[in-house]
Amino acid sequence: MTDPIDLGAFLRQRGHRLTNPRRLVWDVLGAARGHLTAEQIATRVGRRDSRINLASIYRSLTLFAELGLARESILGTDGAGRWEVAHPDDEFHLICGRCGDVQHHGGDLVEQVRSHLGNYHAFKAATIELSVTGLCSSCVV
Amino acid sequence: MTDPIDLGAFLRQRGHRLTNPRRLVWDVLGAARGHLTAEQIATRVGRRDSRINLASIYRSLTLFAELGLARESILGTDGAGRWEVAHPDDEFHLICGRCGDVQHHGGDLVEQVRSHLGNYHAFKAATIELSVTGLCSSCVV
DNA sequence: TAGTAATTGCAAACAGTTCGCAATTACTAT
DNA sequence: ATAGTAATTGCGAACTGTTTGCAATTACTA
Ligand SMILES: [Mn+2]
Ligand SMILES: [Mn+2]
Ligand SMILES: [Zn+2]
Ligand SMILES: [Zn+2]
Repeated sequence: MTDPIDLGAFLRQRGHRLTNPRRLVWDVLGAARGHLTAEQIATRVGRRDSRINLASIYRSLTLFAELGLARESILGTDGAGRWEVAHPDDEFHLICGRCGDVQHHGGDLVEQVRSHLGNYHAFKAATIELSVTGLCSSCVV
Repeated sequence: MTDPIDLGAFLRQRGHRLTNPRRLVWDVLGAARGHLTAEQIATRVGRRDSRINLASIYRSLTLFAELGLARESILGTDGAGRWEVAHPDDEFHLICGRCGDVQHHGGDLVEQVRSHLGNYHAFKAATIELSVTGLCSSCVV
């Protein structure tokens, strides 16, 4: 399912070190099915090594995001960031307003937006954030 | 340009009162060309009535959002909310990563997303948040 | 194995926003 | 116009999520 990336090699190649916090954060992200808040990640990491600080969780996540390994999205009504292993942004988020479920939706819609803007509006899109809130199929009446 | 809505009547009709904070926040939002943070709104409101508190700004904005009069978006890299007079969500945000400019982009793209999800994926979209970061035409090299 | 810079844990700071509560105010009904 | 009443305000303090400075620790390199 997930590409078995060698985190140590990947990090070292870019001048970073493989540390316990980083390894554990990465493991937790990989094992999670969905999106996790930093707090949730900290809890899970803490079960494996209780010494690891929340600040280090944030630092790991920030680094992973810079390296393109992880991705943060603001999904809830609270402004909290939710993290996951990176997926391309043409896979977007469907957030059910009733049950809170978040699903991914792939397809060429986002790509259409990108090329439309590029071709007709001279806007060179870097990241496209698309998230849709509504009612999922099991919550529609 | 802007519909001359009668704020007092509008509010009273829904059981709210027209107060000074609300009137001034509404004026500021209407007069602004772009998106303002609560802090920016507070500054501008404060020039007209320095007694008005930041908390009241937030309370006014929250109320306006609930009534569909105003709209909050998270546009920058900081998590700060930016406010403006409501516009339909099929007008989305183009954020230039270099100069910080935010423009609106209308069109049927968002509507396509909505009907695609509805027709083929049984997902009843309520709000669609689409924002694109990249380089605006004057910042592309 | 030792040397060195990167990284950590901790606590404190921070930004943006919300909340409790007594005082004030806008509306309603006389 | 006035008084009554509930909605709203200002104020400060609390809160949430995140970041930062710094001394102590640790991962890598040689
Ligand atoms: Mn996702
Ligand atoms: Mn806008
Ligand atoms: Zn649902
Ligand atoms: Zn620009």
